[in-house]
This record gives sequence, structure tokens and C-alpha cells, in this order.
Amino acid sequence: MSDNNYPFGHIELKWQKYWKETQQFKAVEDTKKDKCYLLEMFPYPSGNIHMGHVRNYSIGDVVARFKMMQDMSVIHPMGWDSFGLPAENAAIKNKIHPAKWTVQNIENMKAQLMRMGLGYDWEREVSACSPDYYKWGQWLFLRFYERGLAYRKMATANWCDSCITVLANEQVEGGSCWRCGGEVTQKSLDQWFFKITDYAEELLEYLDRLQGWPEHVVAMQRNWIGKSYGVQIDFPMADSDDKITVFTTRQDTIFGATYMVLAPEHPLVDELIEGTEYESDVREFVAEVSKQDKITREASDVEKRGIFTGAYAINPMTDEKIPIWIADYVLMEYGTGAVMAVPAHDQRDLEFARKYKLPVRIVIQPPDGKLDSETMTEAYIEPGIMVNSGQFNGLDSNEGKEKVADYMEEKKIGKRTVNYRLRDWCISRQRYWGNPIPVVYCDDCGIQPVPDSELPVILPEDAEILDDSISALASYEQFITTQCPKCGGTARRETDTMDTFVDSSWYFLRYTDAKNDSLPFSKYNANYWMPVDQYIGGVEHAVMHLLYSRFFTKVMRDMGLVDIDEPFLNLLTQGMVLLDGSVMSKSKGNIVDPTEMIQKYGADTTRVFMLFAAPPEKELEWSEEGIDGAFRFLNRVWRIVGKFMPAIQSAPDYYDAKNISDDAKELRRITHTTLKRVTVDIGERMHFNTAISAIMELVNFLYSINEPKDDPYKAVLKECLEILVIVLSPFAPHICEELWEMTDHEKGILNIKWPEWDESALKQDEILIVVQINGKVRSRINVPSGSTKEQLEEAALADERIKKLTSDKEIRRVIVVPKKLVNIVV
RNA sequence: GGGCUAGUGGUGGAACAGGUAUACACGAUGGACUUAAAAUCCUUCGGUCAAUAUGACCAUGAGGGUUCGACUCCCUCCUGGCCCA
Repeated sequence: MSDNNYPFGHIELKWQKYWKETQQFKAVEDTKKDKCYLLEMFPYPSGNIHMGHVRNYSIGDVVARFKMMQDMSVIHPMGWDSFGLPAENAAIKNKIHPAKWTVQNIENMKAQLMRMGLGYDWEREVSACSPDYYKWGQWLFLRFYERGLAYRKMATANWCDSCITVLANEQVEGGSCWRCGGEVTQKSLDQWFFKITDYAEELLEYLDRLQGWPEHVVAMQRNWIGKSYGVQIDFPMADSDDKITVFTTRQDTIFGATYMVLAPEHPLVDELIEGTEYESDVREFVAEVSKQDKITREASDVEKRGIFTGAYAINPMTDEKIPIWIADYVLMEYGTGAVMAVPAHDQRDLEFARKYKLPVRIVIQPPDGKLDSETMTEAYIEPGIMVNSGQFNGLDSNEGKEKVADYMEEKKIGKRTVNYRLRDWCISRQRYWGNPIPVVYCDDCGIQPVPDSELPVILPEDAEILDDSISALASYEQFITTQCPKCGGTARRETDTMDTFVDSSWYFLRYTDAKNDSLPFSKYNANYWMPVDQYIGGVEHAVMHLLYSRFFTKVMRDMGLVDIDEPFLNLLTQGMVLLDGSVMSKSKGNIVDPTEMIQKYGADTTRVFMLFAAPPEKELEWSEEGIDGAFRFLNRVWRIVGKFMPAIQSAPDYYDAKNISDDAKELRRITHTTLKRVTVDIGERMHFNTAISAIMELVNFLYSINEPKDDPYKAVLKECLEILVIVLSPFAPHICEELWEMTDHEKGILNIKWPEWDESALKQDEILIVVQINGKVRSRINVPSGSTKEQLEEAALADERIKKLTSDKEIRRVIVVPKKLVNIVV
């Protein structure tokens, strides 16, 4: 690198110091201004920032600076998602306490973010593992509990027999324990849940109002909630008074239900087999299935396994006796844990029926052609004409659906219901490094919430973390043993901690009032800043984090803490930064550290390079090719401003736009075109790569013009350079602050108002029109910019080349698109 | 397996509402400056055929379709990526 480059090291530190000292990014609740809440997902403090952070936070910073220059009251906070498993792993590996490890990492990463020149209001910093934050997480848990939204039930967790521990999902690798490689089974434990299903309908309904969200994220959430309309049908048992309730959306196929299938975990299973010849085989099968994880069980490419229970049910429509089976592909969590199997019209049922030689009966025929129940290998799942269905024969199956449901309701066989795929949120984690669930267990009084006055339940920092075979909390006696808040007797503390998704479900509200010590946040502040105007984060959070945050917001609204329905007005889901085709992650060891790049080229270059590489929502395959180009560009800006400095210093402040030379007019046109492109690209499209390329084009143009001689031209040039520095400043803030100061302006480009482009400056006298023959470009003509359709057609047909090419042909049609093209069809 | 998403020159990408495909940049090429190099500045660069030109044809993962006109809309397929409580 040569000495001719601009001195970025000196400049960047100078302005970072200036921003800090003058509190440029302090957020103020100013009711006279429009507010703008700009938020990027807070990072997990893993130790160093990575390229994904650089991308995410550069985007946010550009928008924040842009909004500030548009004279809005901007809040742009930052914090730390600082609870979670990696801290515990690091603790075991490096013999360092998670708290210490986390605090070190935060310090380090905070310095790195500052070195990037990112403008945050650090006074509002939030850290999930700090007691003054997790206290309010516990407080919220208790409010959920009071409202019946937090409850305990048995649920399965991943369990490693040789490590004698619960494993998080990410610790299970292909069905085996990540540490010992031993078999992972499913173990039932009492766990805490949040009743998100109570809000399923509202979470679904409000999706339509999220106009500022990408459609695909809305679609993912809609599918996740998975609302379906169907019927709950009671199937009486053949030999007892019991009944089995199933949920189906295809009640029109019930005449084809030739057997039933229960989930292995179904509570009725024990009863059905007890004391029968099938008992031992069934129990063995149930035990085996319990080891399998649910994704594999639901997958349609694995062979289904099942076993007959020996019991029969009655199909209430046909009065037939049908066998009851148990199979791995039915899950207790969905619907009622029991299904009526219609092999002719459900693929999984068909495969199962073929495997176990169960009867297949066609009850829907396609409109064209006929199915054969003996030979069919593909279930027919489309609508058709009902057959073998008693009084419903001949009906269209869609119509039949309603008729069957009506009949069932009338005969009290079943009733219409709505089913959701969404399940309640298990927030229990059998881990140490998380927010303790504020509950105690008393032998006499049962489950007792910890009183508000005793919050927070402090996570003991002196607990020993020996290895991860058992949660450090669960083995720490001083923590466990406590007094019952009700009777004062000896009681045990809950040792589960909360899922870290709980911490991230309301941190955006804490930012609005981060130092409040009597409430999670004040209603006034929350109402002033919320909702978040622009949320930016990785697409990998499209469902869970964003759904949980929406849920929390609605619950907090119902508690009266805040008046908004939805937390995030506009959402930008940033694409991943990939290396060799997969996400950069510590576990894969393919992290690229941005520090080196900042050292070598500076923060401005790093930011420009990152944003120029691709539009934000696209995934980005990492490559350093092009970093030189970004650096070269900033140097070109530096030099061209220097070159024209004398000219603009002698320029008058004003010019009459109607009275300037053609050259000046052209410069002015390009300047205002650039201003418009950048304003729209940042403010509306959020496409920073094209904004930067527009600025590059302006700079290229500046290199092609001559030294200005007359005063009006100098004044236009001065305006051009000012606009250049302003529009570049959100991307490369340090160099632009410096250039702004150098060109005789007062310090602090953030205090400048973002200029508005002059629409009249964009006009061109002549524009280029394409002339096509049969859709192929055959000529280009220059026409006055205001030409009418008729004038365009006339000019196109008068063109020499077009005349020649059409002379021996018959013109059938002429299509004229004003300002674009003329297409002649021959 | 389900859901979502992407595929354009040697490379990253542009084309915003169906209207000039390849802007901007990287890289490469040739040149200017220099004793030389770096830096800087300028030229050329999708493919095939041409060599007369405002030239022809082909090209946006593959194959079909709609249209005067398709990277863009529809159908089928192939290949990557993300998420799955």
C-alpha cells in the first residue's frame, strides 16, 4: 500500500472520539420530532465480531445516520444476548467462569463495534445476563404465571444415558451425543411452558397487517402456526365404552377409514393392551420409538413402522369394526394423537397399509379416470367424486366435506374444530447459564412463585461448573435449599433456567427505558419509541425469535404495559454470510475475523466493501476480492475533492439554475440524479450496493470534467461535491466528516439536513429511444424528451435503417412505450 | 421429510411496474507516466460467425408455455442455501 492513500487510521479515531464526546447518538424522547426506532438483533457475545455482524450492523448504521440527517429523533441501541450454552462450554474447556468469559467477550466486542464507527446510544446498553435485566425477565415470568400463561407439564427432552444429562437440540448430532457419541433417547421431564397457543389466532390474524415484512417471512410464520379447519370425530371402541377422538381435515374420506392409528405415547395405549397377548410386543415397540427424534418420525422418506394392538374401534359412519394400530408416524403433539387412516387418500397411510396388508378402499374418484385399490401406489389426495360413501355418493368431495360435517354434528358423531400446528413454547432448560425460573417447590404448599420483592433470584456465580453432565444449579445445594414464601418451611428452588429466546423476546422494550428499576420499562417511554420502525437481522430468525417477540408484545399489551399490538413495523431479513457454501460458525471453524481488514483498510472501506458486495437480503459468499476496489474508490473521492478544492473555495454561494452553461447543467443533472438514487435506495429500497454504485458513477463523472472557469459552474460544482460528501457519509462516515470539515463546513455532518433533489434538474432535452422490429433492437434514435406517442412512431418509421429493413414488409402493428421504445411488428 | 429461498460474463452483482440483458466493481488485456516497480490515468473484455456494418445469430440453471416483447409471469425438472419449538 502506498503513502498516497488517505490517512484513514488517524481520521477514523479522530471522528470516533468526536462522536463520543458530543454524544451524537444519544436518543432523546423529543415530542416535537418524528421518532425512528432502528434496531439490529443483538449479538451473542462469542468473543469477536464476525462478518455477519459487520454486515448486519453496517446496514443498521447507514439507515440510522440517514434518518438522523432527515431530522428524526432516532434511537439506535445495542446490547448482548449474553446467556446461553457456549459460555458453559467455554467454561468447561478453558476453566473460566461463564460470567467472566462473557464479560470479557462483551468488552472486546464493544470495542470492535466502536472501531467500526457504528453509532449506538451506549447509555441504553442491555445485557441479558445482568441481574438488572434478568430481574425483569423473572418479573414477566411471574405475570405470565398469574395469567395462566406459564404452566408445567411433562415433555420429552433429549437425554444421553452415558453422560447422564439433558442435551440441547444443537448437542445432538445425527441422533448421537456430541461429546461421547452415545445414543440419545427421549426422556420425559416436568418442564415449564408458555401458552403461546392462546395467542395463535391473533398471531395469525395480525400477519396480514405486517405490510413492512418480507412476504416469505410472513408465509413461514403462517405455516408455522398452521391453522386448519376440520372435524373432531369420536370413534367408539368395539369392546368397551371408551372412544377415541381423532382430528381430520378430510372428513369426506371417512368411509375409506379402514383402520386407526394411535401415537405410541397415546394415554389409551396402556389400557388397550393391558393383560393381552399383544402387551409385551407393543411395549417393546413403544420403547423403541421413544428413542427416535420427531423429525425422523415425521419424515415421509423413512419407512413407517407400526404394530397391531389387538383392539378394534367402530367407524361411526359405516359401523364397521376396524383394527387399532400404533405407529411411529403419528405424533402426540399434533391434533389428538390419533388418526383415522384412509390409505386410498393419504400417502403415509397407503404406505403403511401396503406394508402391513391392511385394506385399501377408494372413496374419492378423480374426475377423469378410475383408481384401482389393488394396485395403486400413490394415494389420491385431490378432490373428486365421492364413491362407496353411502348417501354421499356422487357428491363433489369439497361439497361433501361440508355435508359430512353437517351430518356428523347432527348425529353427534363429531364436531367442526379448528386445529393449529403451533404448540406451546417449552421454556425450561436444564442448564446453568440462563435466567433462573423464579419458582420454589414446597412439600406442603406445592408450586410457589417467588414474591416480587425477592427478585431477582440471583444466579449464583460461585456455583461450580465441573462438566456438563449435570446443570451446575441442580447440584448447588445453597441455591436449591430455600424457604417456602407461603409457610416459611423448607422448600426447593426450581433449577431449570429459561430458554434464551425469552431474553430476546422483550429486549427491544427494555431499550426504551433501560435503567428503570421499578418496572421493566415505563409505559410512556415504550409508547414513545415503539414500535421498532426498522428491525434488521438474520433470516434464520424468521420464525422463532420473531414469533416469540410478537407473542410477548401482545401479552405485555394485555397486561397494560404498552399500547402496541405488534413490535416490528418493518423487517429486513439479511442473508447469511457464507464461506465455502456454508454459514460461518465457530463450530465449523470457518470464521473470518473482520479486525484484520479494519486494520489494513480502515472501517470506512470495510463498511463500503461489505455493503457493495450484494443486496442485504441475499446470502453472500465471502470473498475478499473487491476490497481493494472499495479502498480505491474512497481514495478517488479523497483526491477529487482535493483537486477541486481551490475552485469551490472561490465559488459563489448561489447560482441561477436557468442561467448556466450546458456543462454545468449536465453536472447538475447528474448530481441530482445521484441524490435521488441514493435517497430512494437507502430510504425505500434498502439496496445499498446500488446506492454506492450510483455514487461511484458520480465520482467517475467528476474525473471526466474539466476545471471549471465561470462562477456559476463553480457554484454547481460546489453543490455537487457537498452532495457527494453527504450521500456518501452514511456508508463511510469518517472520511466524509473529515472532507466536510476540510471544505470549510462546520463540524458534524450528522447535523446537516439531508438535501432534497430538484426534480427539474433531472430533465434531459433529448432522450434515447430504442426501435425494435419484432422485439429485436434494430436502431436507436434521439428524440426530444417530451415527444408524444405519435411523434415517436413517426420518428421511428422515418429512421433510415428502419426504412431499409421494413421497405419490403407489411407493417402490422406499432407498439409505442413513451420514453422507452417503439416496437414495429411486421 | 416439511416450510422458505436462490441460480445472470472469468468473479461479486445491475436491470426498481413485462420494454436497450450484463450498470457499478473485481479480475484480466494492452498502453501512458517511471531507470524500474508500486500507485495513478487511459483502452479493450459474454459466446459463435463475420470482417462491408448502426452486421447476423445465440446467451440470464434445464425444458416447455403466455406475450408484439420474458432475467422478470405460468408449468415441469435440476442444483445450492436457511429454519424445523
